[in-house]
Amino acid sequence: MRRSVRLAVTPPFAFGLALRYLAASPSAIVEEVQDGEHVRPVRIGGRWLLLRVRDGAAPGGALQVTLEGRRVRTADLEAAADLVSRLFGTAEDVTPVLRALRRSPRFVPLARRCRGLRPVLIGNPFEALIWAVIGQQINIAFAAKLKAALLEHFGGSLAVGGRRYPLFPAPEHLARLRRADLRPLQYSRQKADYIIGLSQAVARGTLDFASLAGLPTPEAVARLTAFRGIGRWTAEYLLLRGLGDRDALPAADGGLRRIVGEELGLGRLATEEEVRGVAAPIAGWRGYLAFYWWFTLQERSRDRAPAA
DNA sequence: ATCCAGGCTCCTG
DNA sequence: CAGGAGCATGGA
Repeated sequence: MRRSVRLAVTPPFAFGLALRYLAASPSAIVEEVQDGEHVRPVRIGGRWLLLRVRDGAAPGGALQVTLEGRRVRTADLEAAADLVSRLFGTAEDVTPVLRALRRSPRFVPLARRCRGLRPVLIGNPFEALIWAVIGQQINIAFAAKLKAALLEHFGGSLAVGGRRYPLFPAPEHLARLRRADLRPLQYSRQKADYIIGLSQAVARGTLDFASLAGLPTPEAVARLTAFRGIGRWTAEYLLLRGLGDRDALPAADGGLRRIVGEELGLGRLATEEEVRGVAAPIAGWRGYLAFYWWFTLQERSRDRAPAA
C-alpha cells in the first residue's frame, strides 16, 4: 500500500538543488534519485518502509512525502514527515544564513548559487559516522566502493514493489564482525578496527548520538574525538552530515582546503587554519558554508564530466 | 613507479 | 602543546 502526506517548507527552499547534490553524492548508495524523486528505505515504527519524496508542485514549494509498504498508518506518515523535515531542513529559515554570507563579498556568488539549499543529512548518524571513517585518507570513488561492499555483504535489503533496496547495516551487526571479515572487502586493518570498535561503542550505548544533540560544536567534537578512529575531521563531518549541526566545519577536509586555496589565490591547498579563518565571519552557520563549498565542488566536477 | 586521496594515532621536541 | 613521522590501501 501507498500513502502520502504533504510537508510544508520554509522558503526559500530549493529541493532541486538538494536532489542534485544527492544524485551526485558518492555516499548516497542507500538513497536514490530518479525522475525528480528521492527514494530510500526508512525504519519507522520498528520496521522498514520505502520513502519517496518529491516536489509537491504546490504553492510555497511543499513536498509530497510518500510511504510504501505493508500497513502504512497515519502515525507512520507523521514520523516520515518529521524525518524528511530533519534530513532536508525544510522547516529551517535560511535568511540569516544568506544575510551572513552576503556580508562578505567573496560569499555573494556562493549565496546566489546555493540559494534555498540546506545541508542534506545522511540517513542516520551511524551511517554518517561509518561513511566518514571509510572516507578517511582515501579517494572518494574508492570510498564509495568500500561502502557498497559493506552494504552488499552485511546490510540486507528491503523488498518493495518487486524491487530490492539495499539497507545500511545496523551497528549491532557490524559490532560482531572481526577484522578478517572486512579485509577481503579491501578495508585496511586500521579502518576495519575503527569501524568494528565504533560499531561496538554505538551498540553498547557508549557512543550515544542523541546525547550529542544540542551541545556546542566544540564540546561535541571533544566527546567524539575521545573514541579511537574519530579525529577532528571525522567528528565535524558526523556532526554536520549526521546530526545536522549547522556550525560544524570539517576544515581539514581536502576539498575545502582546495577551494579555499583557490579563493585566496594561494596556488596551493589552504591550511586547515586558513579555512577556519575564511569561515570565521559565518560563525554560527559554518556547516552551511562547508556544505555549500562541497556542493560547489560537486557541481564543478559534474560540469566537467556530465553524468552518463 | 610514484603520488595522491574528503585522516588518525602516537611519538617527539 | 605543536609538529611530524608512520601508517594502510587502491587508483590515476
